[in-house]
Amino acid sequence: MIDRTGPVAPYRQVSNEIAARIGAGDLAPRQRIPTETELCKEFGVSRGTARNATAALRDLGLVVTVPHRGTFVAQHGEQGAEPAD
Amino acid sequence: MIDRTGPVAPYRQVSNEIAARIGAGDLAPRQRIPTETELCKEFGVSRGTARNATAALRDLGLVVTVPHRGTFVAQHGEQGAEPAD
DNA sequence: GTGTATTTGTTCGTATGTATC
DNA sequence: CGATACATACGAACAAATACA
Repeated sequence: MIDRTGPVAPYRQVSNEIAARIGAGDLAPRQRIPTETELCKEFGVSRGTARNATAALRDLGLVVTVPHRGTFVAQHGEQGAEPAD
Repeated sequence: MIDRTGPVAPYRQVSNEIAARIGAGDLAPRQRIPTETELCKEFGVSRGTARNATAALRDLGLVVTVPHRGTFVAQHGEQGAEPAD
């Protein structure tokens, strides 16, 4: 869960957590990160907040979102790459 | 963009601009006006301000908002009308 | 080809906290 | 204090593309 008493916005806490997993190799390149709905359940946030979190990761170039497929860990700073399969 | 130095509130500037487009026929009856998000981008305002602007247009009877569909130019002073399609 | 489930995209409704004038 | 603005958040509904049986 997230901390709603601190100064860090919920969507930031979610994106930070996912970024940490990527950094730790818990989520490998080309691997799909949790779906928006899964993030909702896992962190107890709304879908809008989950979307904000993935958008933040996208801004960082850490992930690439493929419409109707999912959001995947970028490989070495790839923004417009192809998860291909 | 809008003028933040003058006496006219930003939401008023936005609603005035949209009203002008309607008056000029740039936005025709039954046509959808820019979404709240689009107004945010176009005028550089927050969504709350965009909402205030569309609410002002609604008060004037110039537009009709359909939940989850959009906000449409009213036909000849219709407030509770149906964009139908 | 059809139907269903999954997943992201989009849009409006609403509320809260903070800041400015 | 009130009006306005902004960022963030939650909720709800529908659209569209994809995947699979």
